[in-house]
Amino acid sequence: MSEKTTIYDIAKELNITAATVSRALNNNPKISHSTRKLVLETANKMNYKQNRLALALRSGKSNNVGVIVPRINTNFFASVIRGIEEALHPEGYHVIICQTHEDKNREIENINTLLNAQVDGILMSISNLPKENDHYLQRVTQKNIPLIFFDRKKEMDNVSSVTIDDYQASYEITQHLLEQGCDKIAYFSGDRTLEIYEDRFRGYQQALLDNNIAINEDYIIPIKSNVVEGRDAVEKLLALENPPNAIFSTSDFAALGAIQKLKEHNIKIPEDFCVFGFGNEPFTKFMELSISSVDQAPLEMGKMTAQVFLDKINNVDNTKTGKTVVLMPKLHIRQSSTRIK
Amino acid sequence: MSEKTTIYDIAKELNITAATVSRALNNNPKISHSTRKLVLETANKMNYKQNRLALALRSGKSNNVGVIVPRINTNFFASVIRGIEEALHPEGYHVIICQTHEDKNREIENINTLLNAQVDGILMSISNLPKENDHYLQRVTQKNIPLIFFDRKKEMDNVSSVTIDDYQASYEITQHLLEQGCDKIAYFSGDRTLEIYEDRFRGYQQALLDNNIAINEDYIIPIKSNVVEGRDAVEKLLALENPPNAIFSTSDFAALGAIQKLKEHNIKIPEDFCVFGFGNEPFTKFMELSISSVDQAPLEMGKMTAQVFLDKINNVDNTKTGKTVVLMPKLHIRQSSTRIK
DNA sequence: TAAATTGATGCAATCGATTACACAAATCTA
DNA sequence: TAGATTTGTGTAATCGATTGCATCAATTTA
Repeated sequence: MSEKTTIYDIAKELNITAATVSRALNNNPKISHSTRKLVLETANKMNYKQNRLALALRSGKSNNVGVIVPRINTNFFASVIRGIEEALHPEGYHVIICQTHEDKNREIENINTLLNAQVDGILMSISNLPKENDHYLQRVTQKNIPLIFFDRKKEMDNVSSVTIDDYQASYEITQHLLEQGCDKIAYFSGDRTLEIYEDRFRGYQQALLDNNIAINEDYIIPIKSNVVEGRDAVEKLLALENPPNAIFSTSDFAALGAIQKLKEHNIKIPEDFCVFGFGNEPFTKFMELSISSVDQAPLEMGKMTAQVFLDKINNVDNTKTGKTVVLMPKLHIRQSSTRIK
Repeated sequence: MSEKTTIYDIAKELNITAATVSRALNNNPKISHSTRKLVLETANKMNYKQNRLALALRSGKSNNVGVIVPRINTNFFASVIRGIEEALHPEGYHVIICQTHEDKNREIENINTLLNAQVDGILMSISNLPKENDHYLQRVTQKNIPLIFFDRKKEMDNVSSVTIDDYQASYEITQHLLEQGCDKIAYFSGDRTLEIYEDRFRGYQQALLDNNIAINEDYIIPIKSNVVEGRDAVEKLLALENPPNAIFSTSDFAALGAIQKLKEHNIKIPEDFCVFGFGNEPFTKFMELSISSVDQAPLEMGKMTAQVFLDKINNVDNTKTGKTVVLMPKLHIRQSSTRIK
């Protein structure tokens, strides 16, 4: 029934050894023309398929790569994964997906099971920033398995990363809002223990500094990336004695929530208030009032991440140190922040 | 350097055999208490990790499941995959992602490499409908590997499927539009060689029939799932002598395009024209003019698909025939189709 | 023609873990 | 106390493919 043909079956059929079959299938020059032909024909006839597990065990290469993300069903991560898959597929690698839900324990567990599964590399976007205890990450590099961060990284020896220039994006956005005449820019911040959010914050700060505008602590609001948090944040901001006239949200979803709430307060966008998001989620473009945002080039990021991995594994890049790739973000300035045309 | 501890290393360390180590680690009752304790301690000290490849080769179970989708970075498929991953992860299975880009050759290739990789099951959403030649799919079931379709299925012996009731959804949508007073309902159709699109079309037809409304062939427009196709389709419809007063689009993106174009023609929605989408993409809810749509319950679909697989593999369901699970769709009636409140 | 070379294949170990079977020592039964 | 059980480990095969080394026959060289 469940016919699994092995090289032994072929060998028995032809009265030769499995070694010869293996060599014939692998185009080993030591095999005679006639034998090779016979083996190939028989293999085809018997519907032989190579067992990649056996090969993996012997060679120590599974041809599997683990990808760890907080969750897969967001446009950004799904697109990065698409990029990774498309770059790795032609090279014969399979992509194994793991989710952490931002939970450090899940992250540790995922790494361990991936290591047990003998993956050839781990590409991940960090969920947590374990200041001291990154032992579980070091185990990966200790085993000589390439570890590559994308988007959310962490400085580590011998670990590569592919990110966008969050600082630059943030600086440009803030500058843009200032140029639109917004001098009181609120900032929706992510978890600043993560480098990307810290970088974005620095960009915001520096742009204000360069324009001689003091930071107003009341304008800095920590949020999670969803609509409701954006709505709530606006309520807080509007209750201030001196409310802002612009919002730079590091989340498109929060930006959307903000816009909804601002409208409910009959505040006109962009005339009275500008909003800028981050991430270029599909909906930002689709809205009747389209939302300005930054494209994080997820597809490209995925492809680059895969490429960095391939370079490592193929020893093209045989440096001991990690490689750091920084992609340039692209601002999409739309209606929600366009006063001056 | 790249320290890989095996059970043999532990055995040597303790002057026992690998067999004993293996038994101790697997809680085999035949092992004495003292030996077990010693083995566990040493394993821990030497940082032993089980090599899943070796286990997989011996047991014939890789604990990997292949998931094949047209592309991963759409909200629907990404969410299904999330559901699958979340249901399979606790059971110790890993999810391997493959994309077809709707290309039959990629589909065949993906199935073959998954089989070579000895996956324990294949969960897929079909890209093509190979009327006759589904040989490559039969090979999966012949090898006794569970094959389960989700969303886009195909009738096959001994193959299970998890879908939503596309016919029912479609019928209800059409009925709803009729109740809103729309008697001329255009229909944006997907590729009707795929069952889901054929089912949707039947639902639309039947609802019209039940309301004694004749089908107008001019209203049936084949589209691909994107914004531009929706815009173009509206141009065609408005050029008709007798243009419709509603659109039922089997794609949210096309529905969005349609709405954009209708607005450009100064047609009021929903007063003069109703639009209904399909898929419940996040943006449909976010729009200022929110778009009515159907939720396809992707997370649930993913979880169900995983469950059907688990039942098969655990022999809970030891029937020879496939199992057919049909989830009920949920209409989200929003502004784009709400005339009567 | 004997010796050396080449060509094609077989032998057997290996990758790491599991497990049926064998076996010795310890304990129990009558 | 001899024989029967029980207990705990070791032996060796297995999963499927690869590969260094050995081997044998055919061919070439001197």
